[in-house]
Amino acid sequence: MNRIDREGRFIEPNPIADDGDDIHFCSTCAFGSACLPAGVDKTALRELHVLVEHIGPYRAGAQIFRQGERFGAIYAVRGGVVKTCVTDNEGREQVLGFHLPGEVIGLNAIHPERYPCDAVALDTVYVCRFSFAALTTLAAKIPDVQRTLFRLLSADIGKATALAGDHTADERMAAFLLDLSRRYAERGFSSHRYRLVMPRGDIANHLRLASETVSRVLRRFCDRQWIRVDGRELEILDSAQLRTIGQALLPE
Amino acid sequence: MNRIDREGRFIEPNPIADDGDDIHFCSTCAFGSACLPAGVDKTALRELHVLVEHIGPYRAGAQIFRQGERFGAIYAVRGGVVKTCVTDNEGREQVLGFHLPGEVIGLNAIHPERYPCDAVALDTVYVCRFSFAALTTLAAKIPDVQRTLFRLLSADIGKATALAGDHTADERMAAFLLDLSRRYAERGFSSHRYRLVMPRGDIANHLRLASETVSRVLRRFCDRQWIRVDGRELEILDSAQLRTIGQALLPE
DNA sequence: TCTCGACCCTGATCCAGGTCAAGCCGCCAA
DNA sequence: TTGGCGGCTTGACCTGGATCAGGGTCGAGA
Repeated sequence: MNRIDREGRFIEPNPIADDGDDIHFCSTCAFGSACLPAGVDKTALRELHVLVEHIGPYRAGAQIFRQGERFGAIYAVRGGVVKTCVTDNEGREQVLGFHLPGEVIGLNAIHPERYPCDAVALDTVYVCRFSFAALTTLAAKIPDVQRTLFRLLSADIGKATALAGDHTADERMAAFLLDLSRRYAERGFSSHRYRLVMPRGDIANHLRLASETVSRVLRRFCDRQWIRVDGRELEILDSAQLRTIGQALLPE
Repeated sequence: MNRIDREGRFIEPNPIADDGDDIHFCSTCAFGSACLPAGVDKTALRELHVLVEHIGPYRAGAQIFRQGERFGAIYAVRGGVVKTCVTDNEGREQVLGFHLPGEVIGLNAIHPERYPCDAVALDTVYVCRFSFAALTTLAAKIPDVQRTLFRLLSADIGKATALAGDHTADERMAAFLLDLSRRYAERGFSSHRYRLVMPRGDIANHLRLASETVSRVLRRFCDRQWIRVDGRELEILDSAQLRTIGQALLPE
């Protein structure tokens, strides 16, 4: 499954948590604790598994949902990386985030009752679709499901506010790299070596920078031996240094 | 109740929706539809009213909750204006938002299970305290309560992402003024004339600007006859112009 | 093999907004 | 009445990062 790049280094396989084994996948998913047998009564659990639809593959560039579409479901990324972005009425795009396997997207659509953003596959993507109506019904019956939903929603507020702050390019970049590192680690992937699946321009947009600045900051981090970059492959050499720079942006 | 300022103009009373009449206040509150009799069964409704604690007054500068405190409840602002802000580990403060009567704060504390920010009274403040544990129990019984909570949470994600975008000082300021205008209007106050209860420094911080820049932008808007400013009193003269500037930041 | 286009990097220049400094106003307390 | 203080404004200057311009690399397709 692993392949070797032109310099003879091992490349991790695409981050697809789905190895065909539902239980294993679900253990890495944000709904894990709610979906998996955890003292929950069996029939309710079956209902949850029934309301999940597995969808995919989406090819790079394909849209999982579109801005303005009527809200009906939230999605858990099963494999691949998804980018969410809004286009304002002047046509300017803003990248809201990148979503790794196990993470949930579409929660910001509950209130407006329409998806306020596009969700675009950055590579080959698989998702689980949860009908939101069915999910709320279930949430009323299974406290764990309700609790999980509240927590996911609340966590998204925190994520959104972190980037709203006033920080230098270096701080934002350091925080971004560490955040990806942590999230990959949480899902069972390497924390110090991963692939930046998205183009530089998307990173730049997301961090409110120009893509030129992203290049320069990465260069600077390389020169200081904090990271190693080869195209989109990234290796973190000195996470402590990154942390001293980026900690203002990171959760405690 | 109204008073007259030193130039002989009428000043609106402080925005306190609480006129001593629960039903009237609740009709302007974000929990309104859930709290008020709306075909909900009577005993459940009574439970909701029982779990609400009325707290206040807080004097300007007093804290409703503190960053790091264990999460236990969410709060609806009943009267006055509340500012929420985080202090990062370098001691830099970031103002997350200003909260008017009828708005709910503390939702970002559900996931970390600690308040991630301070909530500070900017003037004389009254709040309703909702024990979150009790509220979730009730949410499982009354679909409307659950729905309201999901919507409030989801809306907060949207609010947080709006400010995370890359915009000029003029755009952010225009959007900020219009947003306050809309929110005051929603709660039954004047939409074209209100008081900026917070100091310029807090506005600046919230919009990721220097307070000098806030002064200059307001000056510019005055020169163009879009607004009138007298100290903290604000009047919107040309909301259409503000909208053409600020619309990129505003919900459709 | 060549070409094309998407993506990335780097250097030169520019500018929005930050920083610094000074002064004003209103308020309170002595 | 004076003085001190916190908040606001204005002007002069500086800078981080945007913008502009040019060139390099790689992969896909002819």
